[in-house]
This record gives sequence, C-alpha cells and structure tokens, in this order.
Amino acid sequence: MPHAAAATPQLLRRVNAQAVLRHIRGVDVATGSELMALTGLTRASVIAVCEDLISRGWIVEVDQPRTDPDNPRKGRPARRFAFNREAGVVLGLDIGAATTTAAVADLRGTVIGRSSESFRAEDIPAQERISVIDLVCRQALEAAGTGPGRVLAVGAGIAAPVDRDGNVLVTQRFWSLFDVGLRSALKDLHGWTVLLENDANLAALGERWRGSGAGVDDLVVLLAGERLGAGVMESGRLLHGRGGAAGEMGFLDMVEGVGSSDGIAALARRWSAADGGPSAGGPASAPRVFEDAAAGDTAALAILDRMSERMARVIASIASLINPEQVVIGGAVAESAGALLPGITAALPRFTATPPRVTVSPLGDAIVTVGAVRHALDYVEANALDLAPAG
Amino acid sequence: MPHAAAATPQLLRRVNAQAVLRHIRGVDVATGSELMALTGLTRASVIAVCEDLISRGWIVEVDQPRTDPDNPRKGRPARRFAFNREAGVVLGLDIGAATTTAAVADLRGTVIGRSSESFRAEDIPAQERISVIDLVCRQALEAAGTGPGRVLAVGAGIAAPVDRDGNVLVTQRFWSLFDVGLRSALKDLHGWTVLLENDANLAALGERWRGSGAGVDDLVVLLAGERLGAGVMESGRLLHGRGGAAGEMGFLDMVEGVGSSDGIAALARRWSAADGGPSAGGPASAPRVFEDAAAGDTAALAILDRMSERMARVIASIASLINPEQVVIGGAVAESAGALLPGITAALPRFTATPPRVTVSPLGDAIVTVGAVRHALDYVEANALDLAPAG
DNA sequence: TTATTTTAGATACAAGCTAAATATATTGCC
DNA sequence: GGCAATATATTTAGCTTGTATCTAAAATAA
Repeated sequence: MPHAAAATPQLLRRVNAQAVLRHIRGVDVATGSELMALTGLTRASVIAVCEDLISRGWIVEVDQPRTDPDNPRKGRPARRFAFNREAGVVLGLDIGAATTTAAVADLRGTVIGRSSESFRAEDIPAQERISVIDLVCRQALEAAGTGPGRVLAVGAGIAAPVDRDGNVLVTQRFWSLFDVGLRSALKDLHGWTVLLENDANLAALGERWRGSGAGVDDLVVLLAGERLGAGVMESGRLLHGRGGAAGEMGFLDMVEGVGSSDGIAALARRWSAADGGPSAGGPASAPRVFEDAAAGDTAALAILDRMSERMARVIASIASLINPEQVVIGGAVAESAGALLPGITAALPRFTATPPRVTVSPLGDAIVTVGAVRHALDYVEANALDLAPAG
Repeated sequence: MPHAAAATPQLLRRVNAQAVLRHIRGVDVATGSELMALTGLTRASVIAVCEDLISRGWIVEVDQPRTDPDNPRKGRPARRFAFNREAGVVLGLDIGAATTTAAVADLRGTVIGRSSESFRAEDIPAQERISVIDLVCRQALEAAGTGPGRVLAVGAGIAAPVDRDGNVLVTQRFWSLFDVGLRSALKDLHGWTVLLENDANLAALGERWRGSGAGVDDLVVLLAGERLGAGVMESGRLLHGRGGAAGEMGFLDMVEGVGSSDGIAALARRWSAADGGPSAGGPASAPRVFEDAAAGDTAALAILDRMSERMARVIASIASLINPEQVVIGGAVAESAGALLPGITAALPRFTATPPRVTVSPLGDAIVTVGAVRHALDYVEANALDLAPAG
C-alpha cells in the first residue's frame, strides 16, 4: 500500500502553524493583528494557532512593553507573541582531519558556546575520534550553560563527499567507517539527530546566511586553503549529485593554467619556495606571501598575479557550467585572498561569458560551523511541529 | 501586506484532488477502493473528489469492462474513473536557427500530430520567424485533428540560455527580441501559455521521461551535434543558474585535450578533412566517418579513438563538478555516437574519480520536442486545478 | 466622563474529513 | 430462481478547522 499522505483537517492547522511560527521567528515578536495581515487568517484562527504553539513550547506570550510616550498606541493593547529562542539549542560541528570545533547556538542562531580540540594523530581509531568529538560537544554545551538534553539537532561538516541522505561516499577510505560510527554514536550517547554534510556545502549555507552571499540563490563557495573544494547552491538548494561528490574539483587537473586542485595556501608555499622565497630562504607561509606583497615585494607580487589568474580560471570553469550569481572565496586563507580580488575580477571576462561577482568570506575559520548551525536550524525549522522542544 | 496564502478547508480538497488526479493519470483507470488505499482517505471523500474532478473535466467515469470469465470479480462492481486524456492537448516546439518542429500530444504524452518547416534564411525578421512558427503549430494541430482552442500549454526549446522564469538572457543578440515576440505573440494570437526553455534542458527532460535516462534523478544530457551543450538535472530538477546559462560549455576552451565546445559532427568534418578524408578527397560528414570506421577504415577508426577520448574528457569535467549518475549523448549524431561508447567508458576512469554511466539517446531528432511536450505536461499537471480543460 | 480606536472573545455557520450504519449489485451455490 | 457472501455505494451523525459577525474590554484623546 503506497499510502500517499492524505490531507486531513489537521493538515490545515499544521500549515498555518508553520506559517505563523516562521513569521514570528523572523520578527521575534508579533501581535495577533500582524499575523492576521500576514496569513490572511481571521483573528480567531490566529489566536488558536498561537495558543497551540505556546502549548508546544515554540512561542511565548510576552508582557506589554511599557507605554512609550513618543509613540502612543490607541486601542486595546495587543497580546504579544514572541519566538521562544530558548526552546532548545543546536550544535554545529566542523570535523577536520586534525581538529574538531563545536558551536552551540540558540534557535535564532546566536552562538552561545564554543569549544575545539585537536586529535592526537590523524590515524587514530574511529572510537577515539568519536570520543574527542563527544568531548568537544559537551564542552561547548557547558560553555553555553546548557546540557545535552536540550540539543534539538546537530549539523556536522566533514571534508568528504556526503550524499543527500547524509551518507558518506563509501569509496572514501576511513571516513565511511567513521561516519557510521558518528551518527549512531551520538544517537546512542545523547539521542541526537546528526545531519552530516560536506564541509564546503555547509560553508555555502553559512555564507548565504551570514556571509557575503546573503540572500543570493545561485551561490558557489570555494574553500581555497590547502585543497580547493566547492559548495554549490542553485536556486537556493545545495547540489549533491548522485553520490554527494558535486563540487569536487578533480577536473582542474585538466584545466590549462590550473593543473591541480591545490589551494591557495599550498600553492603560496610551493611557488615562494620555487622563487627562492619572497625574502629568499625557502618556502613562506601564505600569510607571509600576502604580507610581503602588500609591502611591495616584487616576487610576492608576481605570485599574487599568477594566483589571481589561476583563480580566475578556476572560477570561470565553474561559472560556465553552473552560472552562479556570486562566488565566495572562503576558508583559512579568506582574509588574505582579498588581495587577489582585483586581479581575479579583471581576468574573469577573458575566461567566461558569464562572469559572477567574486567576493571573500567575512566568516573566517567559523565558516563551516556557521553553516553547520544553519543546517541544523533548517532541520529544526522544517520539523518544528514534530519535534518536542526540550523543556 | 505580504499575505502568505492561508490554509483554508478548501486547500484540503485541492491537495486530495491533486493526489487522486496524479494517481489516475499514472494508472489510466482506477476504482474508488484503489484510491482509498492510495490516499488513505475514506470512500466518501474519494468519491467526492472524483465527482469534483469529473465536473472539472479532468477525469471521466467509464463503463464496467465486460465481465471476464477468467477472472470473475465478486461483489458489487466498482465505479471506474479514467483519466481524460482528451481534456486538451499540449504543444512541444523545437525552434532551431534553421528549422522549427512542432509536436502535438494528448495529456498522456502520446504524440498525435507533427509538423516541421524551415526558415527562408537565418537572418529573417522576428515577425516572419513568428509567422513560420505559428504556421508549424497550426499544421501540427490540424494533423492531430484538433484546434488551437484545445491547447493547454506550449513548451518551446531554443538554443540560447533561458532563465528559470522563461526569460532569454538579454546579452544574446537577436534572441532577446525574438523571445519577447514569441511569448506575447502566441498569447495574443491564440491565448496560449508558452513555456520557454533551453533546448538542452528540454532534452534532459525528454531523456528522463522516455529516453535512456528514465527515472534517473541526477542526469546530464549532452547535445553533441554541431556544438556541445548540456542539460543538467540534479535531484530531478533542472539547473538554470542565475541567467539560465548553466550547462554552457565555454570552459572547454581551457580543458586540455578538448580545447573547444565543438560538437561531434563539426569535429568529424574537420578531422577527416585534415586527414585528407577517410577515403581521401576532402571532409566527410559525421555519418560517413562512422560508416567508414565500421567498415574498418583505419583513418576513420583513429578519428573515433580521438573523439572518444575527447568526449571522455568532456564528460569527466562535468562528472567531477556535478556528479551525475548518468550522462546521455543526444542530438543529431546520437545514433552514430554509439560507436564511441566503449572508448568513452574505458577512458573515463582516467579523468574522474566519479565516472557516470554513459549512454546514447534513443530519441534521435525528436529529443527536444519530446522534452518540450514533457515540459508542457509538467505545467499542465502542476496547474491542473487552475486550468479549464478545453471542452 | 465620554467618544474613538484597537484588540479580545463568543456565537453561529460552512467546508471537508471520518466513522458507522444501511443499501445495492454482482458472484457462487443450492 | 432463491439465498448467502462479497465488494462497493450511499447516507447520516460528528469532528476539526476555518470564516463571519456581534459584543466586550482596554487603551488614548478630548
């Protein structure tokens, strides 16, 4: 029996409750009349919906604001309904090869606790890795003054392909074992729902939420540190592809003037070493190269030129096939990468007929955790009426 | 006032009617009990919905089938509701630079009329172009034994970027003028709703519907005749990008071993000319090259090898960034391209870590019109309850 | 105090669905 | 042909959610 969800009268309440909740979440506090105007429902219905949401814990009724002499309101004072941002928290995880960072946020996305730990080594057993991740989560929750019982969802980013259903591509070495462990481990330990995603995809979510891609529906975020990786949003949705490998940059091996999917930091080291170093004497770190260039060092400036053209070619390849409105360069090197922007922007039209706007992420290291928080919030918002707010 | 669609009790009927109609469209004829099992609704509701759909003209009640002695059915005979595939027709247009083809289909997608005309020249004025298109439509409708009044929607494919809203990228030369003309012209002439799309995108719709990509959600169709162009579906949705230019192949200019976005037919001519021709004596058409190769001609075979590797590189580039499950080669050269498949499949793993299945389209020249019909049907199905079937 | 304004709450009713009882049309058996 | 069994159809009462309308309450302004 296929049983394709029949629409019963209860669906109406569900739909209207979702609409009201979404609006209240957006404005933080609303009156019945505002909600009537928004939804087109009558007052009776709006009030009924709000009482419903109050009893479920998603909104609370707040006192009248003290009467404001500058802006006196006629008429009977309205009841005021506020989004209960303390109905629970979400966790955003950035699980790297070397380090894991956790951020705890309330339901409006304000980060209220953080923690970070490095792994003892890269090849530690899955069990130890999970222990460290669990530790980071608990530390972050403690820093936020809350506990595991109040977590409504966990977003987690890893540097491996993850498909639409949150499964790690099995062809990847140790991650596959690790993944299965993480989701069920956190479920078993705390009852948490873990939403696994590729880190570049989460970066795209984060950038669109609180970065330079705010509100852009066709957005690509390039994580450009050690290795290039792209998170692609089209029409406001993340692209995954069949096995979650969308946004992988292996094809750059074949692109003239690019030749590899090495990131900006990796290349800065290599190229400065080849030059004998910007101030001579071996490879320099990426920040050093950018510093030297800012100071006028010609060798460093040449590296920047070369890097700009290379990035322009990378971005043009993506722009041609995906046609984003904007490409954001993010990751560890994002701040320095600002120096590349003029060069990239100038070179782009040579390589593509549809050059996107190019910007640099303001989110820094937090880009993945911000996206992970957003991912978890999206889940909570979409499933609010099926989730029991933690009391 | 934002007025975000309130859910009234009428919405329930709408949702349930959509579900019932979708199911009946799939199975062609259904009984009340089947629909109860499918939707989970009670018989009373199912019957009410069906009566509704009958009065709107979307379904019809059909007589009992003559009692079948091999399979006698106990109990009171069920009323049988059938999809009214003759509630109207849709038009699918393939508007090329040189030729326009129209297909008329009933609401189950069976093509019941076709027509095709060439333009007098490529640079004729927009007005003349529209006249020819209109003529082709009317001829196809006549061939189908129906008339303009019964057209519920028109899908139209053109070889230019078209954004999500059906607007042609304004940077394109004469198309922009042409487009505005086409949509409003057909609206004015016949009251038709025209859904403009990029031809490769429609090819992808067609291939997923009735081609070798049936049911594949992450699918790329490469139109590979004169110029390469891709229609990309991810998670069952067409990718457009900001200005509709997603799937453009300009970046191939930068890809080693590819170098241009020339199609198979164009390259077969050029390469055979460079060789002095497969049987000597100047350039040969693509079909000729494939023929000669099949006959064992070594020069032609060499061209095929070269072509296979080149296509493998093209497909690998896309596979890396988009990660489709399958890539279909379509367009005028599709039939001959079968000879390239073994070579492409063998070469792919050298160029990408996520090689897709590669096939050749069985739809031949009709690939765009089939997709255009599907596009129009999608529109009709999504908007059935707001559309008045043509009586 | 009194009028005005805005929101709140209560009552009557409509749309759509469920559930349960009753009616109808067919098969199969005597 | 008559009757049980079976599957479907139809009717009736009741639930949920919504609208529409009327009256009450709480504030400002004169």
